Amino acid sequence: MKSNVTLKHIAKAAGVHVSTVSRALDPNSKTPLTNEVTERIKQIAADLGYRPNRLAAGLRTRRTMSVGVMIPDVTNTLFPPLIRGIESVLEPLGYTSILVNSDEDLERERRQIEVLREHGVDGIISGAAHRDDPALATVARQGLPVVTMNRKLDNSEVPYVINDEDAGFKMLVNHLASLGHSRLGYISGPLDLSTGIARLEAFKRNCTALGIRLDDADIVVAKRYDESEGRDCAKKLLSRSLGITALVCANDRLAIGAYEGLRDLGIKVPQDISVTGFNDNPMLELIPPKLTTVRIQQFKAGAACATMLLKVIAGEVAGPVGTILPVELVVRESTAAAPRG
Amino acid sequence: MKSNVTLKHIAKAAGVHVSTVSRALDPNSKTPLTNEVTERIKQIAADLGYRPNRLAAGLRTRRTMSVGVMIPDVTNTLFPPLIRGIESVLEPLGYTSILVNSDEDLERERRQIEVLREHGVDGIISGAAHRDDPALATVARQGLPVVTMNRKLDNSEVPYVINDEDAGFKMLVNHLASLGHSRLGYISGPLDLSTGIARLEAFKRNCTALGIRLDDADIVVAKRYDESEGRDCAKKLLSRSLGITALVCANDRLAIGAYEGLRDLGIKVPQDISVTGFNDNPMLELIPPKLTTVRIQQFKAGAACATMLLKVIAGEVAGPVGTILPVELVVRESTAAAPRG
DNA sequence: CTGAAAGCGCTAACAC
DNA sequence: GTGTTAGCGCTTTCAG
Repeated sequence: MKSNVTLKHIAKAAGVHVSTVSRALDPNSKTPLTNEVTERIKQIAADLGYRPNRLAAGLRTRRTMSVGVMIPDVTNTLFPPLIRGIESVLEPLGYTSILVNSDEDLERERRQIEVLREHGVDGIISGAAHRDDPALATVARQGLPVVTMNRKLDNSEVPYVINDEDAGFKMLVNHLASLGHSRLGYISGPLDLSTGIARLEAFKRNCTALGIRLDDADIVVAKRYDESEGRDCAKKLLSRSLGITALVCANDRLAIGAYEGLRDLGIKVPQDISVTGFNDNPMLELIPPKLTTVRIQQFKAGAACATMLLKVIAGEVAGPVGTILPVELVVRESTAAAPRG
Repeated sequence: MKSNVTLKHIAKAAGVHVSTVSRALDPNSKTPLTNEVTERIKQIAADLGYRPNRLAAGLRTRRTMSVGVMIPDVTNTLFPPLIRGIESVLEPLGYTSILVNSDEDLERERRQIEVLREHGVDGIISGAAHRDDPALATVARQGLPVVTMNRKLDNSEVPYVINDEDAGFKMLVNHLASLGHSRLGYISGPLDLSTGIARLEAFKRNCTALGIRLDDADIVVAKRYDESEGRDCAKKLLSRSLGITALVCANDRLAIGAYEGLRDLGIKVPQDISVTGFNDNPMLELIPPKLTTVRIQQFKAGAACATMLLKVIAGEVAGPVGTILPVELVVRESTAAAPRG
């Protein structure tokens, strides 16, 4: 049924010992063999349709050539490009990815990490990290290579790859200011995520830098990065914070949800209010009015994480290492000159 | 570093033999133990933070508690819900999923299958099957449990879970006919996929049943199920097949692409022409004019596949078994009464 | 340069 | 009921 042919079979067919076959088939074997015998063995292996048993190899070497990829939810369009980015560097090297969804549930995440460990993954890439993430921090401390993607842990040595949120918000706020907006509202992401707090602070910092006034009432914090929260928060904000001419949202989904909330209130985008997002979801091109946003490099982020993880696995990375990927402002139709007071 | 604590450690701590520990921890062990000793061992195992090594277990039992999930491309929003559906039945049972993307490339698919086998997966769920799919057919014939999802193989024993395309097209064509459309155009999916051929035939059959005339010029076959093909095909079709008042597309992405092609030609949806899709992608609610389509049950399809795969693994399934999931017509804004000639 | 032998952690006959 | 033993397929010392 399964991959029947083992080293033993090849050994018998070649008239050599199993260990010789093992060495012949191992590209970076220490002990050199005669070219003649190496080639012959490879030939026989190919003829027999030999496939190595990674379980057996992993049992000995403690390397399974598999990594765990944890994300909040694969149905969120933010994540699949990250997955493909990871795959683009790992797959050519022979690694496979075990995909698990955390649903932003720390207990579920903990269980998933255990399962990944039972399967002996060589490392974990997590796009689901919370700022305070006991399970992830623990497993990293125990020596399993871990890298976080898109997010980072607070006060932690765990390497990460994130986006330049500050640069993004600088471009966003400058763009709005140049359109004459002087009162901005903000829908923040959840503050237990590094993106939530980082973007909120970046927003505030860049507003302050431009002398833009910010009341507490101008900021509302979403419980999740999703459309229904965006809608509710937009309504809440607009009902209590008059005078706002632009609504900055911590990500695209909140912004798209905000569209709906504003529509319910009879407020037109961008005539009455400008709206911005973050991430640049591909579907934005199809949804009117096309959203002005900050484009992050998802595929590249995934690839960078994978590269980083390989380094950690290889022991080439020491302390806390972070990569901050550049972002780009994408101006579309959802931002316009501030309406005259 | 890794899961240090093994059965041996527990055995020593408990003052029993390894095999006793193994039995105590195996929920469905044949040989009964004293409850007292079982409980004690479980307690010690928990205290020590024991995690079974699935590699070692798999090496013995030839069951790894992992399955391969192959799809064309995880960034295609059709697939993530299927993945979650699979996970919903497999994960509670302790299985993990190794996710691989085929990119509709049969050679890549072949390699991915090899990798999955090297990792000893207990079975494969493929959403990437082609009608003629040598690699998948071969591995299934060799005895590895395989189930196809959303698609099926031609002339094969491989079990599948698909959607009721014929029922879908019946509802679609009836709907259009009731709106007064008597000349329909069709953008077909690739004919090397079971969905491509099945939908084309379902379309033709249901047109014929209603006495709707069909010229060869009214049908164009897309090379891929994507927006750019939809756009190109719509343009091609409209330039050569005059008199069409409705454009039936083999899936939503083709339809959304067709929107663009029609816009380029100055043709308005649904005033000048009605357009329909298939699948019911969640984003359709956001893209105007909201597309009339057929809703398939993605999550359920994934779950059904997983359940089926488990049966195959358990040897409870004999010959070719197929599940056809019901679909539902979703009428939105892209279909309207046929314009008066 | 190749063979022999041990063992990764676990399970499953088979004894007792 | 529990211990003994063998071995899954592979890598890796250690001999020769």
